[in-house]
Amino acid sequence: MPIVRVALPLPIPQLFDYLAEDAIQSDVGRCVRVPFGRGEKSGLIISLPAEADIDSGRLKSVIHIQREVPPLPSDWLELVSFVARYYHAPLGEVVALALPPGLRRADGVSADEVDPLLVVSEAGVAALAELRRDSRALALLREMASLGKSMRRSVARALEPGSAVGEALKRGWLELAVDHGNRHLAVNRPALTDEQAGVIDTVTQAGTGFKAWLLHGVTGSGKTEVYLRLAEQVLAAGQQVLMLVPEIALTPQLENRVAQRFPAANVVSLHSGLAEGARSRGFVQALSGHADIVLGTRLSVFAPLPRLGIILVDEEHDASYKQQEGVRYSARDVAVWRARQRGLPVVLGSATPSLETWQHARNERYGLLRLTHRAVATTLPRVRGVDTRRMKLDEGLSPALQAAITERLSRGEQSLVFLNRRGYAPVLSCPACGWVSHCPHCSANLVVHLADRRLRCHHCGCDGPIPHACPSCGNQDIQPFGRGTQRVEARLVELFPEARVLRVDRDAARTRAQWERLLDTIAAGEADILVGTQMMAKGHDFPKLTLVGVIGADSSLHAADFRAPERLFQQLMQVGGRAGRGTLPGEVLIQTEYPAHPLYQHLGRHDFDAFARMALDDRRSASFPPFTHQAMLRADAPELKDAVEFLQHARRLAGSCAPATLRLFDPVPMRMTRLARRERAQLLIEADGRAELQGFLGSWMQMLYAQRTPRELRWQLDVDPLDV
DNA sequence: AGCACGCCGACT
DNA sequence: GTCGGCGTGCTC
Repeated sequence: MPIVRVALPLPIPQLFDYLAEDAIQSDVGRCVRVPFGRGEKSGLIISLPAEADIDSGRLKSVIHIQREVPPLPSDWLELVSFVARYYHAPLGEVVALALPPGLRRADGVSADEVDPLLVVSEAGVAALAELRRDSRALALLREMASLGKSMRRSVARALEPGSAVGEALKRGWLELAVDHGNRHLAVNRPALTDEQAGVIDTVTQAGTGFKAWLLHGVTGSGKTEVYLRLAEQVLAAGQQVLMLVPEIALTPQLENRVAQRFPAANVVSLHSGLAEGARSRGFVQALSGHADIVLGTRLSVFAPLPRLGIILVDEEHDASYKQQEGVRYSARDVAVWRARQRGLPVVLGSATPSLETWQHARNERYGLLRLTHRAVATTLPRVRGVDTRRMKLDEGLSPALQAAITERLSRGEQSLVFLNRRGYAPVLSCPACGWVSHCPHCSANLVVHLADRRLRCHHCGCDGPIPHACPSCGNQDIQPFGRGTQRVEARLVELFPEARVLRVDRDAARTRAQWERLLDTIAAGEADILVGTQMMAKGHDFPKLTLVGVIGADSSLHAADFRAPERLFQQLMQVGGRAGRGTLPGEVLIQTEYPAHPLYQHLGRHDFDAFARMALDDRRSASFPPFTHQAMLRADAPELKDAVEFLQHARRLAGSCAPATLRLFDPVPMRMTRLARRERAQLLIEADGRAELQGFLGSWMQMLYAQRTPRELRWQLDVDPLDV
């Protein structure tokens, strides 16, 4: 009787064997439902071993093998195995994270419903030529004809919402097209700049085979156009494109742009916000080869793509590529591994590359592609520091910034005040006794939200009413200290009563619909002054936005985290890039008490190279990544001492298998020690070589998994941690 | 992760 | 005399 070896979603590294009387070799990679303990579980068949690794009398039989969907191919199994190995996570957990939940359940099947390709029929052409009363259906035909006649139903529906598509089909003006290989058809392509053409040429000349590229392009230089042209070539070669983007919030815009460019291609978007069915469908379309372009957030790096031709990673420096819980993988790094595995080019694009990627480009492991000029806009914005040392600020707003806003108002342009702190004030405090609003569950302060009169913890989410008097001494005169977006917004309304002030932060854009309404309002020019957090920093074009004022940036300048300068530079470069993306010139004002700080100086000259050189020198002399490789063991428990004790124990265990060159630091409480009623500590491991680190982690994790830990204690390993 | 079995305090 | 605490061990 054949035996199947199954990866199940359990926090233990073993696989489990089952009997399956009809199992054949091609069932490897199929989802399976099995009895487990006194219940059932779903997993993935990893192999058909000749012999079970336990006494065969103890084997149970599988319940059902899902055979309606093609099995996951061997390269996909290698991919998840690599992720399990590199991040030291159980294979079953990686599988669970990589497969859409609906698919893994292996019971109900999601049909591989393809977005049908519609084409304007003879009758449709005739109808267009005739003189007849205009209708939605005719308008649709006209648009389709101008775009190249055939397109996916979903694209047509987006073009002309309502019943136009149905109507045109009913009248026979549109018909279902046989897929005739024009899926690479690209319409409405803008002319390329010389730089863009050069970059595309370089990638094309390098030919097929693995090659990692860093596309370093200043904000507004048209990186997306480069992605689209590269995608076009890959589609023309009959291959698939995988395009990763940082956040769900950005996917709709890009999705539209891609779909409009390739009306006949089957564009599938994958992200965690998708309904279960839609995610399964997209995944199966990728797997079956029906999808031409997969566009998605970090989880789409696991989309199986039999005809994959290129991987594009937009905003490669973005922290959201790193999963911050469970299996802590970096989709960007996995993408590079995958490109190597499949022998494909991978393009990592950013205006502010991560220093890890930048270092790879410098030592020529990655090819460097550069776009130094803005494609559409005039020039890069002028960046000016506003020295606030001897200046009276009005709720954080300098006279210079106020004057600049006044100027924009008089010209009918938009201004953005950037402040990376939401709420009204970061803390409520009593001047009489020194009481501060501290979160009962976290080592953080409760933030004052005046808009809905609540005190709220931004870490655990707990909230309560704002007290009228000091809870400690009864003093009536308690005050909000510091400033958040709400407070700045309120002051701007007072200072500029004639202006329309709009706050754009996570509180104002709770839902996707709210966020899109805000974007529409801004794009339509129905706001004059925007107050925003980093939500405003990401890739949106607002042609009338010509001024960006940055307040409160200095606080990140001296943060303890060694990556803080890199993040600050990236953030300021990104948000500054919002200014002057149309035809109007932009200006960035940075309020600071350290106008001479090299970070601001480099920023002022838009000189990423100089900033990176400085930051890399710092990293080198302090032996930080990318010059060393790190892993972090974290533990949390209700009591700090239990977390620390576990880490100390783990450190002692490491003594027996750690090479002498490996550096194991002392366990320390995390910067935010307490989070949601749990106390957290961490232990840093550092090595000069990746192989050395990985070798050690392998044997160490084996020992740790064998350890039985007190039930209240949780621990997890983070390979290549972002925050240390 | 579940979910069993397995030995020690407050309830009918 | 039982109900129930969570300590530890297993799941193919």
